[in-house]
Amino acid sequence: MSRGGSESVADFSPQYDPKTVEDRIYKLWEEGGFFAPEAHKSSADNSNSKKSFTIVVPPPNITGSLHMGHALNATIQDILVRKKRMEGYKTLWLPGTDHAGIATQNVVEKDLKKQGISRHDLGREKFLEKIWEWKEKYGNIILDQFKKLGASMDWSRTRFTMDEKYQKAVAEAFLYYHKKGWLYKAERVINWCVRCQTSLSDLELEYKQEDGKLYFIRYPLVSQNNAENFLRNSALSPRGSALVVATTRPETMLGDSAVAVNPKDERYKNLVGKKAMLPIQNREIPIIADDHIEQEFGTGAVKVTPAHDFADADMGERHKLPFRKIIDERGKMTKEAGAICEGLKIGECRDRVVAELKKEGLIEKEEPYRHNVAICYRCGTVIEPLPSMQWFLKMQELAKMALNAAESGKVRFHPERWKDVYIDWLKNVRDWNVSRQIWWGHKIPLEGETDVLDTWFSSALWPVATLGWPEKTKDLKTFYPTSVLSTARDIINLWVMRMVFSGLELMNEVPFSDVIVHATILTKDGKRMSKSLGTGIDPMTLIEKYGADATRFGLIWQAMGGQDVHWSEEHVVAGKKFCNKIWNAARFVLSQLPATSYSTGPSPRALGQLPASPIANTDEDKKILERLEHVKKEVSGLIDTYEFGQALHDLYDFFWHEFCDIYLETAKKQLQDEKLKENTEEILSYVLYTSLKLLHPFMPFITEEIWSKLPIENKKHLIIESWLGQKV
RNA sequence: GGGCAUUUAGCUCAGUGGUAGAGCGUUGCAUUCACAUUGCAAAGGUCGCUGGUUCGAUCCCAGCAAUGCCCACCA
Repeated sequence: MSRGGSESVADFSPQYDPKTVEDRIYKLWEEGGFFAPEAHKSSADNSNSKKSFTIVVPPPNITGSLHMGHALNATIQDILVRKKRMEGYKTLWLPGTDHAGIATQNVVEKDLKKQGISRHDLGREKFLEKIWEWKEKYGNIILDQFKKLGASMDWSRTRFTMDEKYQKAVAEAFLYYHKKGWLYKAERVINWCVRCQTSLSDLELEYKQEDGKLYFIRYPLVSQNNAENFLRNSALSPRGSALVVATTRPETMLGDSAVAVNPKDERYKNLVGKKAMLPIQNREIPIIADDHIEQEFGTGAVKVTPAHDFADADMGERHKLPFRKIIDERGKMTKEAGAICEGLKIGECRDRVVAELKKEGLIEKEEPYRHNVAICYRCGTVIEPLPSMQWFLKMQELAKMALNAAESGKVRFHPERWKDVYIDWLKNVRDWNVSRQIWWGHKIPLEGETDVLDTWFSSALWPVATLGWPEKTKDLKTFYPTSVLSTARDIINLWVMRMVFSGLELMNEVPFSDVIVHATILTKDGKRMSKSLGTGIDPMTLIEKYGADATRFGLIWQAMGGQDVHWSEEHVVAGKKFCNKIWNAARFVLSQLPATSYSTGPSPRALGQLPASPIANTDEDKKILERLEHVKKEVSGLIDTYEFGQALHDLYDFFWHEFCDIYLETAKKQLQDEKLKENTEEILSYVLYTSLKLLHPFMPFITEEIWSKLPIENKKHLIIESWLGQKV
């Protein structure tokens, strides 16, 4: 492994070119087996060798390709993993992908649609075959992109949430909960996507603002006596004996079971217990009192449609009202909606109902009204609440466990404020609807059940299942619980919380102790990056243009303290320049070292080993060595507390300004002085070598490449070098 | 309706109870000397607003404003 200094320098062109380096270096790491936890040969001197450090990557969807969030997240994890590996830990970063039920099914459906084929044309079996084909073809693109970024993942342990063993784990977990009595089947009002033809959990909804109308509808009162009484007290119904309700969805009146008012509302007090006539349907419905009703909104009287509204469903339960299902799973009106509306689509029915009511003079007024409607997080279609037979997982005990894990500090959030987001959500959680009526997913493992499970049910098992659960594997014993989970903020409850209770319930231990909630990368204007809007930036383009190290630099440089990032490419440019600076500093230092003395001779220096602490002869020597010691501690500490941006700023500042701008210039003079020459050489190499180690987790390719050129006897690759000089 | 975050140089952002910092951009000077993907130097900010605490506030406290995000069964 010995090389003459001059020979090394000859390999250096004055510009660093990532294209000639990155693929070669990555291959070198992969072939060397350094990504596996067994990277270090066991050594008695390595005090950390018995400790493990584990991260399971948040598995990207197989429909996905790398976006800026992935790139940042992967870089963060790689920094942690590389540092721990260099510290001698048994380090595992486990990669994999998620089958992403609805998302993938939709993508493949769309793909088939181009050929004019629907999934129903193919049938379930054939369609699933198509998805598997698709997965084989495109499913691992993002994993290759992780490699381009330099991610040091153990590819031998790559998992997929639908691989054979994983399917067993999911079935096992389902049966476990079922046996325990925490899984039950019930007909409930759930979120239904009429396009995807499946139920969705509350967390799978998004909201969009919609400019609609608020319709004020007159419901005639049934008893004439009461009506007269009412008329004397109310100006709300000038044209007759009627109660006026306000609604944004007039078509649902066809399924009304009651009209509700607040029990304290003086205007309606004497109507409670009486009846109103539901127009069009000509059905009598009771007038009930319920605390939930706001007196100030609309007229203070609300139509109650238990089958098609969550609040009304609750009221329906409280008051034992009938659930009349007037909208079916295809978004069409049922027979129960009545002869004039049966078979119409929801929108058509709305028009029809409004026209009918107008004809009868029952629309008091219409007001423009802006409100939020729930939409499917996968296809954007408006969600219909409707009653449906589904599987639910009881959340009471599981939520308690998950809550306790955060409150007790067994799971810590970074930044800490995300703990509140997690806790607040858990405090009023409903049972989890875990069944989905799509084809792509884990089938419910019970006789006669045809539904599949919510994709997040399997994601919830990720840390345990990837390590072997339910088998009592060596990996599970060694690497569970994992150390850190790094993720985006929008899946704290969708995913993180569910992993916590799954881990606690199935393994009796939290799945990870620390959760990093990384920055969200926005456009320069602070807008969401979106592929469909064309506002997204492709990290692969950056890597192509500036190199992986520069891209990582740009990401970490900007992502300070988990704050939102308004992305600007200049920092990637700065990263590229920094690469060149490191490259040339190394070029200079190596050119100054004697070419031959590193391969022969008796002294440690001559053997090409690093002096533990070079002697400082001058004030400049002293200063640079002191500053180096300081930066070593600083950077180590900052990585341990997940302050990667600050660590990189410190390193940048030290290397560029203190080492290159000042000390290197001083060294040029000192090298002319025979008395100082040799010692200055030692300091130059010591500071360079140590800096390369400190920089390696952030910028792994260039540092490894330079390391390969250093005139050190029997050196290891930098990826497994000792972090701060401890034996590994 | 509730909560959280942000507000500092032209832009993107750090930071500190005591004359304000980085990257990029701008201006001037310097190239046979590791790097012009460079070096040296300069210009540029009453640190969102109003009060309070303090000898002293950009930083701590209170209130306000603007922006963004999350949560919520005002139909």
